[in-house]
Formats: sequence, structure tokens, C-alpha cells
Amino acid sequence: MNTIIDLITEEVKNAFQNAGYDPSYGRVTLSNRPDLCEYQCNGAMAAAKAYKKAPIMIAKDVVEQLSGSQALELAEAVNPGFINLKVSGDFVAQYLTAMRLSDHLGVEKAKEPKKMVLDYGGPNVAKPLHVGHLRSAIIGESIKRMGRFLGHEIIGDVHLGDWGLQMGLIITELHKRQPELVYFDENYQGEYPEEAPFTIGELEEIYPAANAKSKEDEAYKAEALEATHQLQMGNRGYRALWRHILKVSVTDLKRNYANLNVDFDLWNGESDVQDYIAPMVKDLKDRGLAYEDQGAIVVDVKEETDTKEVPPCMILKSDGAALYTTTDLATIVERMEKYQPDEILYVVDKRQEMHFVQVFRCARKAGMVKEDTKLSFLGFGTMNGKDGKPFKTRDGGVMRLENLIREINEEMYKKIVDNRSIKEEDARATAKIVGLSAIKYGDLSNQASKDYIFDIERFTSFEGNTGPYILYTTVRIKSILNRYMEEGKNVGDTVMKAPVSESQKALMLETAKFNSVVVNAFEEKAPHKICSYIYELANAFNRFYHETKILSEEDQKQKESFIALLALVKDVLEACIDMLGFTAPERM
RNA sequence: GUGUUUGUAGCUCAGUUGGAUAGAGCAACGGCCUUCUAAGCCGUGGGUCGGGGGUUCGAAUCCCUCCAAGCACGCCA
Repeated sequence: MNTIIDLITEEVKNAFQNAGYDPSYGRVTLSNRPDLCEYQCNGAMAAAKAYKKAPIMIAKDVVEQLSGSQALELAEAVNPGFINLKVSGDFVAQYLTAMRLSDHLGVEKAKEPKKMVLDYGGPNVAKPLHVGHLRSAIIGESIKRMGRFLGHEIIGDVHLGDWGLQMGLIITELHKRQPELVYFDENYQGEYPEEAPFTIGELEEIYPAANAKSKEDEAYKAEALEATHQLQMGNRGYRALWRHILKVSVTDLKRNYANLNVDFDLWNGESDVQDYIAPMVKDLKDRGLAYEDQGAIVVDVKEETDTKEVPPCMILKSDGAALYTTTDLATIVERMEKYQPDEILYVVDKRQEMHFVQVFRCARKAGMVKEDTKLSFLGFGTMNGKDGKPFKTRDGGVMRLENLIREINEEMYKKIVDNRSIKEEDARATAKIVGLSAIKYGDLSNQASKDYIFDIERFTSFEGNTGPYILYTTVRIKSILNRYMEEGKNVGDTVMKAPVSESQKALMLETAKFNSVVVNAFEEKAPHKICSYIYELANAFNRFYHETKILSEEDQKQKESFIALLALVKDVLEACIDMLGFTAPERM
């Protein structure tokens, strides 16, 4: 379906043309003066120069052409040259009816679906998820869902950090603690045990311990570097151990991400591209792109238009080991080979921007991607505490994601029990659903690129622009629809009638924005636009709800029309929250 | 130092890509429940859009400059 604004623009463009002006001036926008009109066109003012004519004269000419329009209830020219527009009630009603009858709430699936690899999540194995991982997961998941809603093919890859010094550190520490383990016996030829010699809890303790030691003890660090090297070279025992680490971690990570309603198609990691690295480096060297500098292998990625120094992209360290950059480049090669995506999008902390600038330039320079393959970077800001500094636990440590979620759910539970009489287990279940909305909406309602303040109290509030408020509104609608159905009636595809009140028309116009909002939000990779939209929609509904008796409406046709509208609003809200990555409960 | 991002109400944030009187929420104050969830709705107060200059019919938005804060600047990821 065309957006409602396109339909009106079409009319206004024709009017410009019929009045003898260039139709391109007929662009219509949402009104910024809702007290005066619903839509507006400012094209007359832009056209004034070209035609050397007063803008108000042009506006009047255009308005005259619009007088016969079925869609418009009002078209007037206002000084200095605004064209103010209101659509007719029948027009909106028809539009919404079409929206209900369409199989996708009036959103067209992309005519040329794009294939996108979405790189988000980015956890490290053997380390617990902490709040720093939250944003990537939440934002990435939302973009994935928006893209899919629009019919694109999105491949989400968690891209594990599973192949670096951290693995060597763990192996070294394990060696110290349990030297008797068969993995460290160089002469061992048999099969290794299936059971890992550690639990996730132990693993999570081992890594930070090893990391701390390596910073104080040079010899220890050297051992870890050597273990890393051995692992990469294929040491049997180390590989077996590494597989254990991976398996134990991934099991735990999957559980954590499932709690966040975040789901990946691929559980690939840095280790998966090992076989791509050597040929890639050789190729870069053979073609003269990579050269040795201070012992390391680098590729120049400077460009003339740079306003600052862009350092060369380092491919191999002076000890010959691979780095972050290396695996990222190799991953691009792998993804192009396996999926031929139109775009690869990284959802990572904005502090990594320079790194990706280097990687992207190197990939392009080396022809690793096609000319029209987009490599893009969505950098998000830091999640801060109420003091404006990076979010920490009360005693200043890094907050584990699990604990954060538990805290939110607890807060939510208290609020639910305070306000409603409800069974313990139901309250717990509802708290979990609403708690997730609080976290996700709290994050996504901010522009991704900015830092934001994570305020548990504010996010879990049922008042204002919060997830719980959106869910509350949705549940209210569900409740009415359920009662209607209890009367033995179906919420069928009833034809919607023209609005009978200002608040109803406002609600209908808000609902009609859905398709344009989704398209725009995905284009700009801006989930916060979905948030502000549903906040407005929820407000519009609550105003309408307050002054309209729906179930006790005596005119049956009118009642059916209200119900049809409610059903549509509910579908739109649910489609939106699904794109944000959470769901609504039945009651709350 | 260089580059980059940000600066909007007491607090947290929007601002439809240059339009009319800069909007919400929280907090404060006042009103509305025998009637579909009051976790709601309606209203009041609150602003030199960091400062200054410029571009034009018109600037929170574009350009210049200054101020303040965050972040990044080759062998971590």
C-alpha cells in the first residue's frame, strides 16, 4: 500500500501541475501545527523564487485546483504561503480498512529484497555477559526484525570472540591448576573426554584470574602467548580444551540471549575464519598491498580527503599472530564467499569506529567485496548510570547482565503486586515480560548513537514514555476485544466508518502512519522512531478510549467500526513491539 | 596535540532533514472513577535551543568562531 502521505502528495502534485507549476513542489509533510491542519505543503514558498511570484498567490492557485478532491476535507492557503490540509473522514476510514484487509498491515514487502549479514552481539567466550553487551544485542535484534518485517533477508551472526589471547590465558591457568589433565600430556594419543573439566561458573572465575596474573607477571604472559600460538598451530590437547571452553560457554550464552528474546542465525566466531587468514595475507602481500613496517604486516588505508591521520591497517603483529582486524577482514572474505550479501552491518560500540573505517577501506582496496556491497557501521553510545558515568554495580564493579535482569524483574514484580491482586506465579511471569519491555524500550527509545542514562526506576515506571506504559495500553485493548468476543461475536474484517470524534480521527491518522514509520525507521536504522511512534499511538488511543464508550455503544454498526479500529491498533502495536523485540502479556 | 561526537525546561529525552507559537515524560500544583484496566485522562506553571557572528522571506536544524564535556588516535578486543 502507498503511504497516506504519498496519496495526498499525489493529489497536491497534480494540483501544482494543473495550476501550471512544477509538480515537484507538491511535497506534503505532516503538519507541525496540529491545531491548524493535519498535513501541509510548503512548496509554494519554495516555488516563489523560480516563478518570481508571491508565495501566497501560488498557494491560492494550487488550493483552487484541490477544491474538488474527495480525499481532502480542507485545503487552504495561509500567509506567507503555507498550504494547510485536512483529509476527509471517509478517506481515512477507507485507508484503514484497506490496511486491515492487507496481509501485512499495509506495509509492502521489499520489491528487491536485500540480503544483509548483521553482526551483533559480540560476546566473548568464557566471560559472562555484562551490561556492555546489552546494547548490541538489543539494537541489533531490533534492526534484524525491522528488516525482516520489510521482507529483507537478514542473517544475524553473534560473532563470538573465541580466538585470541584470552583462550591462551585460560589454557595457561588451567595448566597451572590441573597439570595432571590429559590435555597437557604431549604423548597422549587417545580420545579426549567428552565431559569438560570445568563448569561455566569455574570458567568465569578462571579468566579474570588469569588476566590479572598476566598483567603482573611477564613470564606468565609469555606462557599465555605461547599457549595461544600452540592453539592456533593445532596442538591437539589445546584444541580439545578449546572445544570444551566453547561448548560450555555457548550453552550459557544461548540461555542468556534467550532470556533477552534475542536469537542468532549463526553462532560463528573468530575461530571459524582461521583457514582464510593465511591465503588472505598471502594475497595481500603478493599484490603489493601489504608490506612490512616495524616488523608488522600492514596495509595503507589513508585517503586524500582525510581530515586526520588514518593509521595503516595492521594485518599481522610483529610476532606473526593475527589480530582483531585480521579476523574481521577474513570474516568479510568468508561472508562474501558463503552468502554474497548486499550489505554487512556491524552493531558495535561507537568507540570502535576507527577500527571499522580501517577494515572497510582495506576490504574495498583489496576487492574483498563487490563495488556495490555496502559495509556499514552502526556505533552505539555508552550505557551510563544516573551519575552520567559508565554503568556500574553499587560497589563499582561490572554489572552482570543476569543480575541486571533479575533486579529489573524484581522491581517489576513489586509494582505488579502492589497494584493488582494476582497469583504469585502469574505475577512472576508477567514481571518477566514487562521487565524485558522496560529494559529494551528504555534502551531503544534513545538514539542508538548517543550515550544514555540507564535509570531502572524510570524505565520500570508505568507512566510516561516507557515499555510498561505501551504494554499497559496494549493489554487494555486486548481486554476490550476479549470481552467483545465473550459476547459471542467475531472481530471480523468489519468495514470501518468515518470517525465520529476528533480523538477518533486523531487515532486513525496516527494508525495510518504505520507503514511510513517502519520504512523510515529501517532506512535510518533507528528503532527509536518506532518507539516514539507507538508512544504517540498509545497516547492517541488512551485519549480516544477515555471519551468513547465502546462496548456499550448501541448502534451496532458503529460498535463494529470501533472494534475494527481497536483490532487494527492492537495489531499495529504488537507488530511494533515485536520489531523492538518484546511481547505483551494477556493481563497486567 | 589532532580528529570526532555531543550540548534543547530542574531531571530524562524528542524535534518529521530549512517552516508557522521549540514538543513529550518525570518532578510540582489543580481537576476527573456506582460505567470497557485511574498502571488512565484533562489542565497550570517551567526555555537566551552552550555563547557570538553569518547565510535568507524564515535557523534548534546549514557555514564560521569561541566555550564545555565525552570518545578515538599501530602491535588489546
